[in-house]
Amino acid sequence: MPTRKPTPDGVARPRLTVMRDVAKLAGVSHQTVSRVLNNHPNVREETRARVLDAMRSLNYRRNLAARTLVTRQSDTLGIIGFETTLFGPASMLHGIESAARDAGYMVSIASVRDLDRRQVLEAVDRLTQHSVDGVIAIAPKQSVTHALAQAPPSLQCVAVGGAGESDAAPTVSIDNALGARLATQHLLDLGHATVHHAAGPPDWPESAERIEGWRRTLYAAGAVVPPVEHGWWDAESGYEQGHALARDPSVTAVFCSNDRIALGVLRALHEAGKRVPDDVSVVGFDDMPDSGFFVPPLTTVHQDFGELGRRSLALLLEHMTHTPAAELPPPNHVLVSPQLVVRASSGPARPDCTRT
Amino acid sequence: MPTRKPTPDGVARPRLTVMRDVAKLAGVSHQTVSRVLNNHPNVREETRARVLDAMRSLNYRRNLAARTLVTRQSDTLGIIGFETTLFGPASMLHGIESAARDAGYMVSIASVRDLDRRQVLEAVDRLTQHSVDGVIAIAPKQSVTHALAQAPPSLQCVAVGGAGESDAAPTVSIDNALGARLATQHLLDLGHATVHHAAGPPDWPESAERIEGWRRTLYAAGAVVPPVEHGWWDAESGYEQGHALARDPSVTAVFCSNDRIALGVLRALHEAGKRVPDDVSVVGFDDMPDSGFFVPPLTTVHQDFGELGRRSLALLLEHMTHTPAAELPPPNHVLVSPQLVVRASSGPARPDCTRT
DNA sequence: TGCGCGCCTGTGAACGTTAACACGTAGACG
DNA sequence: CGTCTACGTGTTAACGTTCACAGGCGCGCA
Repeated sequence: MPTRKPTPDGVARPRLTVMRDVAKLAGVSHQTVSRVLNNHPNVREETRARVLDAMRSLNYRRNLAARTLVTRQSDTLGIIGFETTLFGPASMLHGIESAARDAGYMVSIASVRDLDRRQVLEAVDRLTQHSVDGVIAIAPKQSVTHALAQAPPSLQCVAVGGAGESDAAPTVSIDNALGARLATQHLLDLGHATVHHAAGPPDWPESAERIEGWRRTLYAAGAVVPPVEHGWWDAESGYEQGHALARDPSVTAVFCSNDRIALGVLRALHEAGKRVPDDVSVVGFDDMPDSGFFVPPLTTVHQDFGELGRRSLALLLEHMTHTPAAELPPPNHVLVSPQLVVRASSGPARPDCTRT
Repeated sequence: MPTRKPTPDGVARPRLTVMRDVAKLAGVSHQTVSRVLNNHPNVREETRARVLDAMRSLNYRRNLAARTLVTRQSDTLGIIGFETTLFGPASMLHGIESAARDAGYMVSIASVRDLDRRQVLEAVDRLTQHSVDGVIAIAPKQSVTHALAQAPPSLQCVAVGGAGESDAAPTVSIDNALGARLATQHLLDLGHATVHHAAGPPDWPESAERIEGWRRTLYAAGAVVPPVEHGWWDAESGYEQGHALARDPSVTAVFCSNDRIALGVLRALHEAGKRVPDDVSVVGFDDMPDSGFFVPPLTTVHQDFGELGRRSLALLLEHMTHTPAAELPPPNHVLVSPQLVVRASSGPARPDCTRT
């Protein structure tokens, strides 16, 4: 009697308990079970209790595939990831996931190896087939945001962690310009004549915005704007840029586009015999977990990746539930403010180098 | 005619194209479309082409929810994660995800805040409701593996990255004992009388296994086994342990349970005026992305987290497709070998400290 | 010629859920 | 006392796919 179908090959699939079983045990119809499950108001309290009991005693689990089939929503969100192995993206992913769980959503990930339009659209496609209700792209480059704009309009997308201010999709990002300004101004305030910059890759908006913020701050202070070298986001790149900087005696302060670059710069300066912060001050960006234990502990701009993730989820949810009829539409761009964390790698300029 | 249902409220859902539409356009039955989609052999070449054309011109996407409902498999794998913000777990996650994609699977994540049995089982439950075909747990502690054993037997689970050799579930892990031996022996070979150890948390198998490997190696070499201090996995903990080690003049070599601890130890030694490697040699574990740019560049034990992820996926797939009838069952435990990477933080012992 | 056996295709019935509608009862209100 | 509405519940029909089975057609072989 438990198996309804004799399955000709003899290997019976382990018939799982469904609504009808619960209904039979509770002495109601399957629809009532459904109502209990979906917290429909019109169910007598006593009936509800009986159904709940039956569910418990049968260890019933609702089949979400069936539910998705008919409701066309899966309570699942998709995440498009890139380089999720790095601290920043990994933290955002985690922030999104944990906020999603609290909101009752499951999270599926689809990473891409490169950020070109084709791969991003492919990822969107994979997620669509799994009928996700919305998508968050951890999208450091603008190509992603543009690709997102080509997604089917029925699918809400949000980009997090790259450039702000794109009209292609709602975005959540750090105020990179502000961060750069905090770092640069901090060094100027310490009396440095100017601040050099060890930049990240030129085609990443995060890098570009930090350069712009740094440049503007110097300009506003009437300081010379030194030329910029570009590199990748890692310590090796910082090491190379650091060598060049160490050779130039006029360099007394360096703002690095992230903490890993700063680590490389610190090592290059150390090898060149320059003391930090006595000879040269160094400031990073990100506040990675252990940057407080570099030699010396790194002054840096803290960004809260987890918060970024949570905010992007909140924004996505707002856009998903927003109906044209509602009064005020959710914002299209959210900017999160970073904070300066002063530690030991930045200090006052030597008297002979102070700007006039 | 496109909308079949006039939807009384006037808001017509955007009827999406389904198999029947494709079938009609191609002049076949929906079942034939299904066959084409599933690469069934018995379809005439010309028919297949016609169906494919129709699918393209209608921009057809198969509805996976419906497919899951009837086949009871979702082509989705579940991942239970913990602290996925750290480099190791993040890399494993990425390794799993990218291998899963190549194998045609989607990946859903369910992280837990703590590793107790209840939360892990809750995560399994969430994944089960979304009818995942299998589960990989990034499971550094044994409680996870035990919890996994309580999952419904129809659900294949694999644990990765913690202790090897648990009978509760198949596991994939690094040979921590071997790694510890490589590090310790390397230092002994450099002439150090003995090797001190800055350990991780005592209740993590990874930490315990490294201690054991280190202890065994010292014992085999007839060296004194110094007492162990425990800490957490971060640089702060290494910094604290490093202070104590710096005070003890007999310390000439330190093996750290991971690179972050090593970073803290390096800073503590630096502040105490000890030179590395001239006065004290330091070896880490993990080979994090930038450990080659610490001051000095860190000698460490490299573990390939991505490989760990890929192997765990492969093992899961083997266990999932394995039928009792098949000749040899897949292995229950896979051990991946780490490798020693010698850089500048380890060097020969000072003559007066060489062991006799 | 007749029979069997491959190939290719179509028809109907699942899968487990929610949506739409219908029905019966009880209280409110004219 | 009739009608209207709200509530609680059951019945039936989707949702879009795959599975099981039934044919038709062509070919080889007795």
